[in-house]
Amino acid sequence: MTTHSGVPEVVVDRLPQYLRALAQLESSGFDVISSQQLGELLQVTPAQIRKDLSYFGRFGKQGRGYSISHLLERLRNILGLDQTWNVAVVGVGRLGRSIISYPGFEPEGFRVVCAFDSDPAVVGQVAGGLTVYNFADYAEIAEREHVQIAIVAVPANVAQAVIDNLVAAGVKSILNYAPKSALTPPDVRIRNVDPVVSLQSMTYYLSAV
Amino acid sequence: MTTHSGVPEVVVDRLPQYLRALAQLESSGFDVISSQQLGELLQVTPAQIRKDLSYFGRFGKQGRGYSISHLLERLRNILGLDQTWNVAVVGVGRLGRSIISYPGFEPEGFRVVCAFDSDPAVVGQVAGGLTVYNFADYAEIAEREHVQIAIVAVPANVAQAVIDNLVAAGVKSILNYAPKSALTPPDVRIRNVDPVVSLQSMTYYLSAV
DNA sequence: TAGATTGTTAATCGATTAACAATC
DNA sequence: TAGATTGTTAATCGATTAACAATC
Repeated sequence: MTTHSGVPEVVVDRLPQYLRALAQLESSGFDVISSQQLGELLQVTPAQIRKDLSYFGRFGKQGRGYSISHLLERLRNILGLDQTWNVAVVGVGRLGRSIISYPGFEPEGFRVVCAFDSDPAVVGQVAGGLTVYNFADYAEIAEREHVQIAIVAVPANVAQAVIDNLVAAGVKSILNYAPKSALTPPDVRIRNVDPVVSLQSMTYYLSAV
Repeated sequence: MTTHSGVPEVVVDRLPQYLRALAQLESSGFDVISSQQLGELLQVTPAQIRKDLSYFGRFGKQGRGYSISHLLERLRNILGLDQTWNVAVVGVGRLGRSIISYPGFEPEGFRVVCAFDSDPAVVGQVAGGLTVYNFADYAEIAEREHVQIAIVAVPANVAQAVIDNLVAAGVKSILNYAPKSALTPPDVRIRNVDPVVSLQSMTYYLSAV
């Protein structure tokens, strides 16, 4: 599948891997890296790295390789990671609370700014420093808080309904922790985080031996 | 990439999606489904579903479709999900504790049977009903407890070392929550669960508009 | 300059889809 | 039987890789 801008989705999905490896190399004190070396580190072919990067520009120098700091800056810019993104968490049960308190988002520029639930017993509570709002008020509050991304952490049986409401409220990016693949219109991007599904395909290889 | 048995990995990875949709259909009272109908539900082509299933056998009836309960049983068998899998959690920090207490594993046949940490202050504690063992004793205890899958929830800077130790201990399937893509030998299967990486590619589409 | 490595084109590879004979 | 849908082959599509001229 190809995006509006002609870059295959599979290429965009690899950029964060490059970013992470480069960030680690930079913090280890390296200045320059070749596609050959980066490929060894990430277990991909050097040709793939050069081809992927070529969709976005020419970032290297022949005979030398890529300046790590320069490439990092360009990749962050391409991915839109040179800004902060405001995130809403929908569903403040056990999982939702873990997500709100997860310390890995903030350093990468993702700030959880509000939380929602539909349970009257939960609405109004404080979780991870955030007051829980009524999901019925999502559209209004999300606009006020400049929310750009929604994280869904509700039970499977209500996931599709919640996601339909988010779509109706204009959300374009959803990270879905509910164990359910939900349908969305083509202009809404949804990614599923589901450890059980990951385990369920690994067992194939454990069994088949 | 193709597995030992000639089934493309991408096909195996889709089976859990079929499984989940079929389980939901069954619990809604449906008996039979065609590849056309299942394709609409999952947003994939009917041809892909029929092709995928044909790697493993002939499960349908012409003119009629697939018996949901029969196909469910066969898919569970193919994926090795007609048995219970014992899981060890390595790293009992905030994230590790959430994983140990996550209620979504047990109903799907994944049982967390032991937990490990390297911090002397944590070893010996009880987390989610499990006593935390010293990671130095992993090989011995994992064998005793018949562990087949390891879940890694340690900080990024020690992830590779921990995974190297797991590989040395004979682990063949790893679910990695550490924000780090680790290298493993070809016979060791590793899946990464990383919400930040998922967010980092979605922002590309949010920015590019 | 000589050596190294990029960026890009063309070749290869593999996955997806269309089509249809087989058959329930 | 007529209609529907599978299982499978062949065609298409797209992604990966190899190769190499350009050039730092």
